[in-house]
Amino acid sequence: MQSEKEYLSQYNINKYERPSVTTDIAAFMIRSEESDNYKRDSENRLSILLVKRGVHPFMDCWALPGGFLKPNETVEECALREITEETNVVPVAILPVGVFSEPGRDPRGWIISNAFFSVITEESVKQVGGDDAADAQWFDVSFEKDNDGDYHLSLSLRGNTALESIHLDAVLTKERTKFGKSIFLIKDSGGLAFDHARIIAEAVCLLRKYAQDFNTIFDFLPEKFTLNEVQKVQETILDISILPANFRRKINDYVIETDEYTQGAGHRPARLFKRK
Amino acid sequence: MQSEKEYLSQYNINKYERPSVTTDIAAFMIRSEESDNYKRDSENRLSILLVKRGVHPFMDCWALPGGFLKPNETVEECALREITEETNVVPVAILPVGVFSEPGRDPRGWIISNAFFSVITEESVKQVGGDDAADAQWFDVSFEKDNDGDYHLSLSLRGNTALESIHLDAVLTKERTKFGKSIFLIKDSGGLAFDHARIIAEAVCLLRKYAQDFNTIFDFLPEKFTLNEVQKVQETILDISILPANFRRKINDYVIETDEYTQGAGHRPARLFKRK
DNA sequence: CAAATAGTGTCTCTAAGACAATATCAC
DNA sequence: GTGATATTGTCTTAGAGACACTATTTG
Repeated sequence: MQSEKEYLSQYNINKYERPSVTTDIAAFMIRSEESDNYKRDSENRLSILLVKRGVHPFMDCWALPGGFLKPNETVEECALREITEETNVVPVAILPVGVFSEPGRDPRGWIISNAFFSVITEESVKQVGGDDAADAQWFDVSFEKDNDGDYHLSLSLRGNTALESIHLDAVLTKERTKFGKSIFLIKDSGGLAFDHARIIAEAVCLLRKYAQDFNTIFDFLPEKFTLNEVQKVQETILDISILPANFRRKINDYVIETDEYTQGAGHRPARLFKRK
Repeated sequence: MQSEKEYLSQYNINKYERPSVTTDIAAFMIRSEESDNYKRDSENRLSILLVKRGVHPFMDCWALPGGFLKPNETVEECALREITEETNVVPVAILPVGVFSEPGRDPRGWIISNAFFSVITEESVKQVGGDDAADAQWFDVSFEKDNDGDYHLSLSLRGNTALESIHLDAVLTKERTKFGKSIFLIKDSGGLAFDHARIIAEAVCLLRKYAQDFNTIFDFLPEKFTLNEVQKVQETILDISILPANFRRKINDYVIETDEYTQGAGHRPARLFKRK
């Protein structure tokens, strides 16, 4: 009879075929757009980070940031490493989206991906200062169901003097698997690499689910914020409209008031709050 | 400049080190225990399938069923394959629990596990007929928080003439990671193999979350059921008590009544319902 | 008849949505 | 003052929990 020690010393891990394992990260940020009216508050947009692939396969296509899992790190650490390498920003939250392992999802071979979504504050991105590398850009996100039951994922990059506008429009359907879970299938990838349209769709759904609770919302905001800012973020993510009076009542138990107020907004100053 | 085709034909997937990938399945079943009083309905227990390991490492320890991912299958298919091999039963639901990739979690080397939980009906297990192999057994599950903030996972196998009683008691703590997710850490594995105490803890939490909605509850029941049966299952999983009148009101929209009734129960017959 | 579950009706409490009204700033 | 957001209060409605009451079966 072999002892455990003997067994392990002789164990050959190369006995079985192994897949490559990657992580992909859907990094979300709320971007505020300046308004033309000095009195009106800025509008918010939900945006996601995409990188333009410089190598085969899917060269020149836009994709989620990500990379291969290294020994001696967890998949969470790998996701954190990849997103930090890409943005120089340490995200506030990293949460799992799921595992994507369909054979054939990557033309290079047997590669399964662990997808995460992460939340990054606009504040932190501004501090780092946009490295103007055109290969990593924040795209505005819209994700809606149409009347036929199809889901439309639209990612758009607003052009400026240095950059053309880019619009990626993917179409997906929701299908119920035999075993209790619904998944998205890609009808049109919209030019996104691999199965990333699907991963983004799942990530947006999950973000919306999380954003119904306040913990995830606060992660998009700086330490001190007005209640209207929180409300705007939730409305942006969930694509809904809430009456301010009711929102205040709901959030009241989750925040602590400070003695500070906003200034120079063209209307009554608002008290700043901290998360509880 | 290389074309994508040329690139892929030269791509060497062995360039990077790769982990072995496994799935582990927390298979849950609601087991009804006969009562001594002919008038009283049977009590339910939440139970989970464990297998006794016949090989190193953790030989003779109890573990979740599972196995290595094969090429050309998804992790979900792998989980389904493993649980069906073990029980001869096709589960009604298979849902993801998470990825466990801490370095050192498996003494054989770099092995990451995709954990799932599955729901199996007692009906289907009875039909297959218990293969009396003592190496796969359904353990009753209890999972509770104590006053110190520790979590106690107790798995027990009721002994019978052929089998001794077995009690596995694991202790865990819940820790908030930096990035918005809470995880369980094992203080005492209770004799369970690998990090399976942790996987089971996460799976039970997730099952309880799902069981607040009725879809998962119905998966534990046969096609036709009484409302009291549904209530008992939910009470068993969530470890709560609900007033029958209120439960009926809540579930009313999720079921369709049939014209059939129970018989011989020692009390008023109950109408059978189907899920909507 | 006793004991158990089946099933109905109603009261209360809470949380959320709708809406009205007042407050305060920059221009 | 005007137009915007800030802030408070109240009415209504939907859903959950508590509880009382009736119905029906088997030993």
